[in-house]
Amino acid sequence: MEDIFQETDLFEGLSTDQRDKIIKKGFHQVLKPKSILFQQGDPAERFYMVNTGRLKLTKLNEQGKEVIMRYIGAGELTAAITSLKDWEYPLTAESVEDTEVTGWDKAGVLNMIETYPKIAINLLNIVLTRIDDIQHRYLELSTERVEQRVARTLLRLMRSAGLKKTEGILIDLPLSRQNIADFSGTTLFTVSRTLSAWEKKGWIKSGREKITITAPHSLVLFSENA
Amino acid sequence: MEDIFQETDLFEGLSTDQRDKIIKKGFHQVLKPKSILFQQGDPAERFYMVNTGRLKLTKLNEQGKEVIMRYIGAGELTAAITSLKDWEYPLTAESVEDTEVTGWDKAGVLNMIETYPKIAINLLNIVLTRIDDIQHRYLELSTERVEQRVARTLLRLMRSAGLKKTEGILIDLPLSRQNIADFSGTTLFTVSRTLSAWEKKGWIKSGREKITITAPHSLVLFSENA
DNA sequence: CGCTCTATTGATAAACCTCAAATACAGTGG
DNA sequence: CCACTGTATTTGAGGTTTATCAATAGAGCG
Repeated sequence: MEDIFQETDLFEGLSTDQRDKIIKKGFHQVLKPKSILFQQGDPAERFYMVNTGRLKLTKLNEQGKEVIMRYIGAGELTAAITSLKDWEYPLTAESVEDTEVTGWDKAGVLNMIETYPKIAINLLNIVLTRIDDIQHRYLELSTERVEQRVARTLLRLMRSAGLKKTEGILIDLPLSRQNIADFSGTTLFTVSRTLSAWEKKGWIKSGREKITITAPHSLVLFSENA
Repeated sequence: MEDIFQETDLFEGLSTDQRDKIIKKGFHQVLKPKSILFQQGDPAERFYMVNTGRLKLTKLNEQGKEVIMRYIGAGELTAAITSLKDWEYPLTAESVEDTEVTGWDKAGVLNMIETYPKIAINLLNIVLTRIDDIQHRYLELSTERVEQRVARTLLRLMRSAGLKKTEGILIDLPLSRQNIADFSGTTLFTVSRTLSAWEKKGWIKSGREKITITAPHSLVLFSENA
């Protein structure tokens, strides 16, 4: 798999040694698939970085309806600044596969920043990227039709978890119709119908919790113009 | 008007003197109503703080459909960290009334942070509050019905721009049905119908570009339970 | 092989948008 | 002060999109 980071690495500008030193100080944790790392509403004690595997970040509303805010993989952070304030986690983090994370508490972050000020800048960059992303998605949710949003969701997942295969690009995580719906702001039925249509067109191939994008370009065109 | 800030003040923890000194170094600008301060896509040279008046922050999609991301008033910031990177403004800022702003460029911010490190922390807090807010709204947009979202929009505006009057709380900015629609992710027609219904129930009183909330409690109940 | 979870598909209904037409309102210039 | 003009708003009719519900089929696992 290629090393594509959509955002600044937390350790950008630091040497491998410095990086290793910081990681050694962190709190390491291994998660089986479908384990909860932390839950929306819990006091935010630590922030985490994913080493391997993948986390699903979700938010629940009062009626218990779930929305997927994002999936994060190797090198990406969650709850980065929430843990700096004495706040509650604004969302729930759950592993979707075998996952290893490193966590630091408030003192750890402050220490880290003090020793390597560049980290504060990197943090700001990461946060800015997040705001940009969520604002973009807000705009899409507000102005675009369901099928278009589903297309964008698949493309996002492809970029962050895509694995090149002979038939196309496999989205390398267990992904149900319900997951796609929660990520796109629709229902699993609509997603199912949409994917069936795309499969007939030859744009994708799909199985149980598995999707391969066979015609990315068509999907991109559709997501932008339809 | 009361001094209600939903977010940390940029100058929290600083003395009035220090605050004044920083403000004096800024770039001051006076805007007539409906002036553009900066436009989505322009290179982000400065970030701004509102002194008096109010800015509308909007984002356009490729098809030219507009979404209102937020209104900001006295003490609030926009483009805070975008200007730190050499990026483009991700949205457009337009005054909705006579407005005075102070701006600082990248060098100004860095200088500010160096002299008063507390400002970096305040910045992080502000950014965090923003992320929280936009994620909340994303959840709402994704899971709630139009009328509920309109109710939430009115309540948000009430909290940030409410002015106590004898009949109720006036939202103190020129606010068309279209504006409310752009803020709630719907159309002006649906907003109009909704407001008419609420006016019949006695929850609000409305005129041309003007809305007074006469029964805030009912609206809150509705926004949470319906 | 049977159990459970996921996915498909169809029928129906609800929510909401689009478009058209009429009306109300605020300012402007005579 | 009044008519005029340009917006803003209201309301109705009709259509589209999408959700909901129900029933069935398929996949994986012990």
